[in-house]
Amino acid sequence: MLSKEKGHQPVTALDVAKRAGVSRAVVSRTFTNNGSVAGKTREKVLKAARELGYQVNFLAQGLNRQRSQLIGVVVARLSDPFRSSLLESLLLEIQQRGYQALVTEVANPDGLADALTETIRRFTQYRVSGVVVTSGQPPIELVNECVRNNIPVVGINRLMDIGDVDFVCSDNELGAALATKQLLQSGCLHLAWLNYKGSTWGGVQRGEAFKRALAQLKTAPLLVIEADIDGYQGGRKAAHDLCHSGKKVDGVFCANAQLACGFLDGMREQGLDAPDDFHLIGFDDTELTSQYSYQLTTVRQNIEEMTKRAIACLEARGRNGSNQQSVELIAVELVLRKTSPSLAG
Amino acid sequence: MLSKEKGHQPVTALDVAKRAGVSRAVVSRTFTNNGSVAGKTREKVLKAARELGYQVNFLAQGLNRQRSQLIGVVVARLSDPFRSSLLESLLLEIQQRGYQALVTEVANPDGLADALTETIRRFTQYRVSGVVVTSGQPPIELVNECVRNNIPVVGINRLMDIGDVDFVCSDNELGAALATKQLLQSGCLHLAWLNYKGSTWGGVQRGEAFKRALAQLKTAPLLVIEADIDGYQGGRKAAHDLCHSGKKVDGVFCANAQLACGFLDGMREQGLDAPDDFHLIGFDDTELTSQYSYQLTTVRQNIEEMTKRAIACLEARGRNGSNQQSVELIAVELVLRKTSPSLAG
DNA sequence: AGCAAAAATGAGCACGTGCTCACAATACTG
DNA sequence: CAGTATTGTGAGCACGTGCTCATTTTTGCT
Repeated sequence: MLSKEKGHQPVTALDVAKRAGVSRAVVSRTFTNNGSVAGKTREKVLKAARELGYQVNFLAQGLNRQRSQLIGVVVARLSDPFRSSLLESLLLEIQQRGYQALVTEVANPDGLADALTETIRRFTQYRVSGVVVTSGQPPIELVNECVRNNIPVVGINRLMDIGDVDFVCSDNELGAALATKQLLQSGCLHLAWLNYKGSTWGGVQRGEAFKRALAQLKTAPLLVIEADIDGYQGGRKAAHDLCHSGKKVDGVFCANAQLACGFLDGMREQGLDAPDDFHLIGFDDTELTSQYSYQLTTVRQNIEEMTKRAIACLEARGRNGSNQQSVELIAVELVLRKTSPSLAG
Repeated sequence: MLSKEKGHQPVTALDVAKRAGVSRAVVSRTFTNNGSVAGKTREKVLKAARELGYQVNFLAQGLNRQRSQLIGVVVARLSDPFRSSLLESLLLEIQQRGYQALVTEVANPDGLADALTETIRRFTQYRVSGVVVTSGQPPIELVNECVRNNIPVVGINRLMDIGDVDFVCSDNELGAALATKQLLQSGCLHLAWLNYKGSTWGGVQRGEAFKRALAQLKTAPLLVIEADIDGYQGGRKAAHDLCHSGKKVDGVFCANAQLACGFLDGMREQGLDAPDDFHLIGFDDTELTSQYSYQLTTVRQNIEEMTKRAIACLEARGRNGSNQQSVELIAVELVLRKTSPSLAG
């Protein structure tokens, strides 16, 4: 370690330049690969930088370029395993492309709009290169503010009916079709759709698609179950209510994995189980759904593909400036497990 | 919206100053609450700022102050529900204190040290106000680099044997004692400790404490089970292996929740279940463990308290400069559920 | 009113970088 | 070798803010 003992003053490009015997501009060029630097000189600079422990000050860089290498990410309810998996995948993709993730959780459901406003505002204050919204409905004016500042915004599983905002979404239509086909072909006659009150945009869309698919096949009317809250406990309670209502249901399609697991456990508490007493198909293929105690048949979303596309969207828009809105549908697949088993079985 | 249509040039403090008819210094003072500004003037400035949509440029602010309002967070394996809960809590605490979280996932277990080096280096490049390490063992030299740059570092459930680095940790000793007492008092005779190969620091410590507690009571020798991998599948496989080994075990203490759930399911696949055939106590009280299909008795970590303390540590060190290392032990509690029921029952 | 103390203000430097532009050095071409 | 094309280099501005310091205005007190 050649740095001074009390060296709490950070090493600057000028220090490197002095040590290498060149001008500061050369150091800048060396690290940005922008201008041209003679091979010999470059090596001298890199050597000096290494010895001094120099590292580019991203704040200064961002200030100068009017844009940082940060990407803002809006998340909510990370306790949901699907969302944490999504975030994990996003983080990896963001890092791999040389960015850094500025993550904000918007938890408070009451002041959600306010929290989101505050959040996105802070993103712009850091001059982020892009914003990924995985939850919540940002106020239109705020997104417009981003657009005005040339900050690309992309929504995942969350359409924002705003021009110039891209979005990447699982093919809910396909998912609903797969689930419908599976349930009907395995002989279910009384179908139900389970979602929770105030569901995400994606959940609502899946429900609509499910209803549409059934209507097209002129099947028996669909029972719509609406849990009071999201998550495991919501699903569990919905199962209890269903049992006590006396309604007959033998095939359930569910808006997400946690609801589905809760529903399954709730039914079990009432002495009913899948696939013997009813069939159940969930959405979001999390580790939970594949566990021995659940073995849920689910529609799997392709998380990796979604995150890749999302970041690619940001980069493309960052380069080209604002072109037209891009909407990418990512294919889903049905994973057959115990709660709605393969037809062969 | 009073801003110009093509207004992709951001509003600066100078613009606000001009509009309010004051100098730029006054604007700065108004927003930092630092110097003194007459009440009347302050209002003029705020009005002008509102009309122009002015917001402080954090990059410039950070550059000037040599410190940003960012806090770096290192996470790993977010798919583990305990870790995602921890991150969620951390995010909320960080935001509530007026900071922003710069999150990095260090996924690759091979080049973990390298990834971590890269990560922390980037943190310093953004002049973060602090670093929270929730996983991984950062290279000592790197942490020293942070210390040299006056960047406070705090580890959660992760002791770094480096001076000047604080750390906050669940009281593993207490947790192990509670588990031991519970298992013995409910009549278990053949105890086992379940962890995975290459476990986290916290996991190892829990095991040591467990062994120590048993040794102190001069109980029968302890069986140590080591799963090949972490998580649900690791626990499940360990259960299979245990059953086939023919060893007799009637009480298991487990390093984390996912291992425990996997172990339970693995035993069930072999026709054994808790609490009838054996007792099981896990660590980390996630939503998963409380679900109907598991109902695991677990040692609950106080996540909120841990995150609060961690951020408080960073702030304290940021103010006082480097004082001595602080080590905070957070109490845990035993949550009784089905797999090791209350003694009264 | 008169004077001292306190409060409010503005000019100007520093933070560390990227980038443009003019100049120096080298490489190519006939 | 002369002349042109290319590459390498350095000086200096701009990015937007916080903060120090001198200056001006206001307040408080006799």
